[in-house]
Amino acid sequence: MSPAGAAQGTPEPGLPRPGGIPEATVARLPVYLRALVALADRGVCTCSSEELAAAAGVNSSKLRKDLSYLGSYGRRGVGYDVEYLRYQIAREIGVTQDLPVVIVGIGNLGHALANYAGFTSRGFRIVALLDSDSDRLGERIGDLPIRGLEELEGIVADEHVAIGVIATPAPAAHQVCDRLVSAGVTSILNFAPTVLTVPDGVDVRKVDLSIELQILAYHEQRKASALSVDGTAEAVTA
Amino acid sequence: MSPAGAAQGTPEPGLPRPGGIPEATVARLPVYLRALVALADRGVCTCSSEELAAAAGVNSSKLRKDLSYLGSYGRRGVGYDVEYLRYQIAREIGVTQDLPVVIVGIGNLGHALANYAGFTSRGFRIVALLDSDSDRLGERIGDLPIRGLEELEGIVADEHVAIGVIATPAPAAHQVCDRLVSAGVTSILNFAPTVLTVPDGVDVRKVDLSIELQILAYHEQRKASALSVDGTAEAVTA
DNA sequence: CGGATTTTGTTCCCGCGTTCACAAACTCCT
DNA sequence: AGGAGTTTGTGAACGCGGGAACAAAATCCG
Repeated sequence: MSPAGAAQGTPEPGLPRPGGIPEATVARLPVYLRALVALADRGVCTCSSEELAAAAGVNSSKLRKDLSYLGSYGRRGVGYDVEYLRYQIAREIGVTQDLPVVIVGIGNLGHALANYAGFTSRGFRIVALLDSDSDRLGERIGDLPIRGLEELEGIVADEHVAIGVIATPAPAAHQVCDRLVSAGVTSILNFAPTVLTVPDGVDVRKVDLSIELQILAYHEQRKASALSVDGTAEAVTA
Repeated sequence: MSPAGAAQGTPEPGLPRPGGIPEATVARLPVYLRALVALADRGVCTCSSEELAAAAGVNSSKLRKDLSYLGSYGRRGVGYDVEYLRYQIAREIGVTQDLPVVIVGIGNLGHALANYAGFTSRGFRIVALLDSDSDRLGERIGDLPIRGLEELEGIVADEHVAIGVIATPAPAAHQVCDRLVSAGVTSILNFAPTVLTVPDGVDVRKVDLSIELQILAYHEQRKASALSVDGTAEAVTA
């Protein structure tokens, strides 16, 4: 069904898209998008669900079901047009035009984020780097200067910033978060090891390096003890 | 079967620990651990599941169920002993003594990771920083020198490194991954935007900054269109 | 000492996500 | 044109995780 055209006054019960895509699927769409870009760069024009699934590291059944939430963009017996599907996914995610982003906290990590090409090349535009340390004020990273935290509200309003990245130390994180939210930011990517509480309507995603390592450590310990306690291949559910 | 105790031929479904903890629970244990450390630092000796759950950002029912997989470490009517529970979780995760870690790829991100206090203070010890760029060789970050990639195998063997962190550009990631695995590393934390294929028995966790942003972008777009199309507060499932 | 109160540990139920399996649709070859 | 071979899209079964509700245990107080 063409999303732009039909008058959506009728909430068809058969419609697979009441306006939302399952969260698990949303989390995989960017992976598919990246795989498609890689295929396109290699000059591939068409691919089957099997090929794309392999490139994305998922099984083909899941891939097809995920794509089916977007619509029917494949041709049976043929596969998917790489460029076409790439555009459709980009449109669905909403990264067809660059979204403005601010980064708060330009320590080691913030510095790395500011330089990270993946941001700018994948649908985002960093509009400001903010830090409370007045010593760093004016220092440039790429072509952006580090600006003072007091400019936060003005920048968010002027540039219509909807996404904020928090890369501050933990103690400052929640205060920064509150200011971002008050200023109008409705999506936050949090690198600080803190639980952020936000109002309804604001999305927070957390990236925590030491938590990831600890999860690995747990599995590492399991592997080690399974080996040392029992020589035989104990049934270790992968 | 279990040789100790009564000949219990029946694999009791009531037994909560056949040797494994649900993956979702494992992913939350580090969060509880951090919350407990924070409580201990504030001098709190005892806490209820409600308090700890609030500090960790989960609901108390989930917390209690998670903890029940580890054993019965609480006292009904009282709560949990902060120090005791902290130790039990740390032991379960396997971070009571420091695990050796190598970081490969000392660009902006690798640099940030090398400086990140959360690694060293939370059960890990960075034993080496590796980079293929010979220009950076010998440069020191903290008290560690950057060493050449050719030392990878030797370091992994000598230091019994089980966990590797990949912070290289995408094209180099899989090659580095293969070398780490061949050298004996069985857990990998991957920051490169690449799908890594590894043998059974090796765990990979992926942290992808642009994917996180794209997930936020999707929800951002949904919020925006929900507002512009419909002025009333449409039921947006958070 | 016994009842009221607090808080844990567990059970039950529901919904989401994954996977299998298959019909429908399309191409290609004879 | 028709049949064989591909490949998508989807319906149904299944298992896992989340949340509410409850019983068991421990403390507190009269």
